[in-house]
Amino acid sequence: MDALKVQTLANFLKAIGEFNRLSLVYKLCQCKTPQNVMCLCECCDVDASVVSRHLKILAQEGIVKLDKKGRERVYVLDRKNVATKLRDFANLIETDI
Amino acid sequence: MDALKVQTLANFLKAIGEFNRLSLVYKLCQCKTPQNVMCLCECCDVDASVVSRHLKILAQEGIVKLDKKGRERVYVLDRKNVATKLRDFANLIETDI
DNA sequence: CATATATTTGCATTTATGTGCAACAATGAA
DNA sequence: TTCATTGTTGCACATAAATGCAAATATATG
Repeated sequence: MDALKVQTLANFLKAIGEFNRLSLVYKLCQCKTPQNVMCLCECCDVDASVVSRHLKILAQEGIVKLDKKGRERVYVLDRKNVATKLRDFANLIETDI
Repeated sequence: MDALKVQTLANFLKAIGEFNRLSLVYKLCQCKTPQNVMCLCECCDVDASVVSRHLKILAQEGIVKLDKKGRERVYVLDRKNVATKLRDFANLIETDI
């Protein structure tokens, strides 16, 4: 396993492994429609600018996807991508020897 | 999802989501026998004391298990636990709505 | 007991990260 | 155009985390 792949996976896990970002993920997990930042602010007791930054990190790691919608930006959880990455890693953990 | 569970999962993911710790996990993943700290040092370009601390964090999160063996401490990856936690989270991500 | 080996802990330092506030940018509505 | 709404960015700050080195602990061996 080369260093770049390790770093890439570490970045992905680190992105979800923070309290407020994981709270955002859980929040989005319960939404069937895209949510804007204002709405997502409800699940974190921090400034809107902080939520904005957390969402940016989640987007960079492919955990959420965003769409422009007027003056809003709406976010959805990229369920497939997240679940796949987690399962691939789980499989590696159990099969590699 | 209550805050304690979110924090607990975040701690778990954060523990694996660091480059050197993930390197240790990969290293242990390729080992069929328990490994001591000296051996595990080979995969990280850091001081042995740093590896020791990383292993402590991994142990606290149930990612590795350790056994005393003379003056050594030998570590094994808790494959089942790690894989299960990752899969449970993956399932939640895809099913929750 | 004295010495060597394996590992952890204390301390100091650096680096990374999360945070709030204010200012800015972008878009929609009056 | 003017104002309101939504979201991001710059800056400063506080806290957390990673790191190396030296000292301490524990255990084995001569």
